[in-house]
Amino acid sequence: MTKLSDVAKKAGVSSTTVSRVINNYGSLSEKTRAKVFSAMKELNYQPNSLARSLQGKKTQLVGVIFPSVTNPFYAELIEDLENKLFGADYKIILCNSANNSEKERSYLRMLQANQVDGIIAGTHNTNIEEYKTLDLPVVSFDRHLSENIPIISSDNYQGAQLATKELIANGANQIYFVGNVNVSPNENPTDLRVQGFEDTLKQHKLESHYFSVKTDNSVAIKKMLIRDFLNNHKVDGIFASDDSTALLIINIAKELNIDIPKQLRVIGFDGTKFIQNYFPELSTISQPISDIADLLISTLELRINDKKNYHNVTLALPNKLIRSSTTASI
Amino acid sequence: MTKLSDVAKKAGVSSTTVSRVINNYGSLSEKTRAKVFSAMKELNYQPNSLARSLQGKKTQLVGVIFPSVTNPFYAELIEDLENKLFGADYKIILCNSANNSEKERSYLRMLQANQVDGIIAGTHNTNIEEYKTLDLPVVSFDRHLSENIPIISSDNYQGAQLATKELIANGANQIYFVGNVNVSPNENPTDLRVQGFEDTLKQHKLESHYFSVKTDNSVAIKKMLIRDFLNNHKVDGIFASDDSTALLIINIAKELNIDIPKQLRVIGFDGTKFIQNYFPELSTISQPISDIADLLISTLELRINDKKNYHNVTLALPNKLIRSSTTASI
DNA sequence: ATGAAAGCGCTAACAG
DNA sequence: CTGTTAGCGCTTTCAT
Repeated sequence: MTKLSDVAKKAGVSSTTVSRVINNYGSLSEKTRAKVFSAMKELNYQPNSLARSLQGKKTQLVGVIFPSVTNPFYAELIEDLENKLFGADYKIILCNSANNSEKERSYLRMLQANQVDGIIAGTHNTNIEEYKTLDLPVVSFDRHLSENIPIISSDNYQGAQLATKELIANGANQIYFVGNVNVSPNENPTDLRVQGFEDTLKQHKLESHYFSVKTDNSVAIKKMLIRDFLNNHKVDGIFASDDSTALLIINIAKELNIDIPKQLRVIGFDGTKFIQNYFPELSTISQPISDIADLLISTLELRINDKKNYHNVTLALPNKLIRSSTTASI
Repeated sequence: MTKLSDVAKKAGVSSTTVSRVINNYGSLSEKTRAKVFSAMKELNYQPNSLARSLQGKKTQLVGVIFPSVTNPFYAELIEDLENKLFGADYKIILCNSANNSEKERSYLRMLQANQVDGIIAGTHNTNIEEYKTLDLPVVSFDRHLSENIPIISSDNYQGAQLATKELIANGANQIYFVGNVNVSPNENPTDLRVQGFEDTLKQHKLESHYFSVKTDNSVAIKKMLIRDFLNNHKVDGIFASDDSTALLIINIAKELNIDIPKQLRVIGFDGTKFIQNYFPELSTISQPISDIADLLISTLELRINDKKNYHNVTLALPNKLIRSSTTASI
């Protein structure tokens, strides 16, 4: 690996000078600047990031922690984050927490050890105390991590209102919330989906029903639970906590010869490009992924550049209804 | 950030000693070892990876370059890689090349600058000369990158045979290959899909037809092209170059009231868990993602640990047919 | 069994 | 405008 001093030697100047042209500071004559540049080209020189960071420069590394990358919603959010962070000259260390607290803790330690400039976390694991003591800028997506960690999310309450109203408007009145029903409400923004659902039904003098399918159940188990549910419950409208669950419900309804939307209306939540492209019949609530990514990054950069200024935000971006055939009027 | 010398001071020993217990080498008395450990606990000490790597230790960082993370196949491969690399104490720097050669080059430079131990690349961009001069262990998925870079892939030829036979066996005889038809064949393993398709049809005395839908077309354009294609061609069997394309074909066939599989049999390629879970009707060729990940990693580790030993492999793992309703016999 | 000192590749005062 | 020097946090000879 060729190093700075090699360039210096070749250019016939001191290391300092080379460093100056790399970092473009201080005053240099055009002549030396040119000499150094050509020496760099010739040796195909790449500054060693490790060394630069060691004496104080930022690493331009950001830890990105999400439960998984195979869920299309996270995938699209991560892809957008990657794109935008690349533009801002950051690299991503990808951490899948995978519903595994121990793994998440381990990643947190590792990110510290690697001197990342900051962390974007959208984890599901709860009670990771480490976030409270972490001496690093952190921004959270959709979760309460610790007192002084800002939370960015879509407006789950408003989204749930949109979804529930859509079901009601199209004639449903035995309406279930199916999916991740949280036991400890009001801990996370996502619990607001349940709240918005319940309030909207109440306003329409309808009863709210719940059927719990945990996120960490395997798909086989989920399918079984849903099959059992559809077979044994009087239900004509379902607000699924996410699009994946909605897809499962629709598949099984088809299997059971339940007509959608005549007998059963279904609406999901997330509204990824993927769903819109490959499953356009699904009505859903679309989260503003690009805005979320923008906000996560700008909030993080604020913290990175000004560690004192802890204006402790909780920001919720509005969702949009995507109306399609699974909630069409009969 | 507490540092090694802080621990040393607190434990009443020299930095050298602390370094010894961290790296577990040389001879230490049980007593000092204990003292140091408790000092580390007390100060919640995290060694600085940057500093360690600077004098020669590995960074335990691997660059992972794929076109995107929103394609379920790449997502599942990346997730598997992430899991396994985590187990081997590596962290991932995620690079989406996004059909953008300039971005890929930039990432390559950056990965060098960050002293990653190695790179796993599954790119689509061609003619990145940088791979040829890169002084870093690289392993490729499914692409020819440079003479001395090993290629791991599934057996595209055998997979295409399986798919084509399945179409024929179920009565198709106007059979098209739809999707990414490469212009410069035999450059990449994926071109073997076309070869396997053609050879199999020839063996059955059938003509092979092609309809090209480029990977980098937008979904809207793809849909339009496919709609046009289905409307204007006599076709009763399609081997789609990947499952996403297959899904699009199925959606549009439905729209056009073409009965699948009665009038048209469709088979895809990739066979992700995602497809199996959420679109179980699709017949497809399933690539052994877990084996691919294992092989990518073990091959990379071989190169990392023994830079001389360049046994220049090209390994193709067998695919499996997943038979489902889109190719069912009438 | 432990420590002193040099150095990894780079940057940042401080001189001149 | 340019160079000398010290030092970032850690590891590693070489002593003792």
